[in-house]
Amino acid sequence: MLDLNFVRESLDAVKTALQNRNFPTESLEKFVELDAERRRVIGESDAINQQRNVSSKEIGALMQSGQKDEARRKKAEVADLKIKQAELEKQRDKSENLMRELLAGLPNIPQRDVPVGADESANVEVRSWGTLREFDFEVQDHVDLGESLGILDFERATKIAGSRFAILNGAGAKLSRALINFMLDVHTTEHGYTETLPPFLVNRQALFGTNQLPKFEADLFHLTDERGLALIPTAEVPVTNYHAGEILDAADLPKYFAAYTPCFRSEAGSYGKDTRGLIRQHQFEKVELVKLSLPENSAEEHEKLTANAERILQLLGLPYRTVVLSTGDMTFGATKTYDIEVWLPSQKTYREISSCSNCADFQARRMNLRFKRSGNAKTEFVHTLNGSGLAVGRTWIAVLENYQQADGSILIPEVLQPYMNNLEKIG
RNA sequence: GGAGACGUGGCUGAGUGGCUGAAAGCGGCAGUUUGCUAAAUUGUUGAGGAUCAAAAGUCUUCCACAGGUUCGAAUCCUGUCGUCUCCGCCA
Repeated sequence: MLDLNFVRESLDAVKTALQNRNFPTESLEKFVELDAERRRVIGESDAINQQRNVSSKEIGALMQSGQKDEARRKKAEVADLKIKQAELEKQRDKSENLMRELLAGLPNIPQRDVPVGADESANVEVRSWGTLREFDFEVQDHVDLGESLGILDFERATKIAGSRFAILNGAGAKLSRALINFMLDVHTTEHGYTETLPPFLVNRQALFGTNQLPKFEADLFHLTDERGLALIPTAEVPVTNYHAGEILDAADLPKYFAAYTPCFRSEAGSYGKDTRGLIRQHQFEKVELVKLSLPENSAEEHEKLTANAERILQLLGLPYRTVVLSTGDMTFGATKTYDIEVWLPSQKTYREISSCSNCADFQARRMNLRFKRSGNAKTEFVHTLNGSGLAVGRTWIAVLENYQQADGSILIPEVLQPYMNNLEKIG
């Protein structure tokens, strides 16, 4: 969520930013009107409140000194004020709710160095790593590889849960678990993250804090009971909200969290997209990185977080490239996003395996996550960052496809072997 | 699931209708003092909003949250959420 004063004072900058994000700007004019209205009403209402407070004190004094009639007259006065005030409060609630709705619906402002463009075609590659392997046989995709090895089963998953679910078996399940443990170990021992295992169900407030609500309701799986919980679409939700509503000590920042969780997405509106294989599932595994940072350090922390995610691919020997998303392709809450894309031989293309975003104070304002510097400084909003480190399912795909052999077996990357009872090969 | 207790500021904890944004202590910050550490001592110390060019000042809101009663509510009433204790059940 953007800052009210910022929007008020930098209307033109906000407008430009929205346009760059392909976002309609009409709501801004409405916003200005509502803002003026709101301030007028607050002023009037406060003045009445003051009168009420004064009168109430006088009534108390009159009662004590036994001036009953005078007290009764005052009471009637206050009753009138209350009626007037109730009207004003109603107006105030109305305009504040509308403003909050408008404000909560505005996306974040991209950083200056983000390429301006309408869609992903304007994304810019910032670096690539690794050498693409030359195959002297016909490559198979992960579906053919996994099914013939007996480690991947879509048919039975469909039987018990429906389409876009999968079952991993034997060495396939173990590979997934190995990837999770490997990623968590690297991030906690080499990159300084604290491992955390959060709830997989979250409430609406948490979902609002990390921007899933109100705009992306349809992407979630909701529980139908009266609690109104939803399955997490990413660990970003429970982990970033960890300190929501708190005022942290500046000395305790930055904080680094690494969390493994399953993730659940309804993928509404993506029918027909990536229907084959594990690329796009209703349930997938992910190790997520979350940082809480001082504002002045968030850009640097963003670079480091992205590098931390890339490090996993380097250790696994998987070729990738990193792109910075253009203004038109960025997600709602980000000021800047790097996508890391891994090479998939079967598709002869790079596919997203991690998305690392600096949300600046956008989420912190939504969840009221603040910090205070030493001395008598004012409270400020923390900057929040998140990125996959990495998406486990897609890493699983990349390992199968990049390490496949002519006979359909899979060589296991050396760093993973200790996590798989020193198994060197599947099949 | 059944029975009961309780939710006050960074923390502990007073406060049962007006003088309480809130005692006291701890912690934090600033100063004084003893050679350092430590101690002592004095002061200061919550978060929003409106007004203002800004600061100061002024006004206003907030004692889990949302409603209600009242001229007036942290204090009374209702609902919700959460915590604790006992019993039952359970991975």
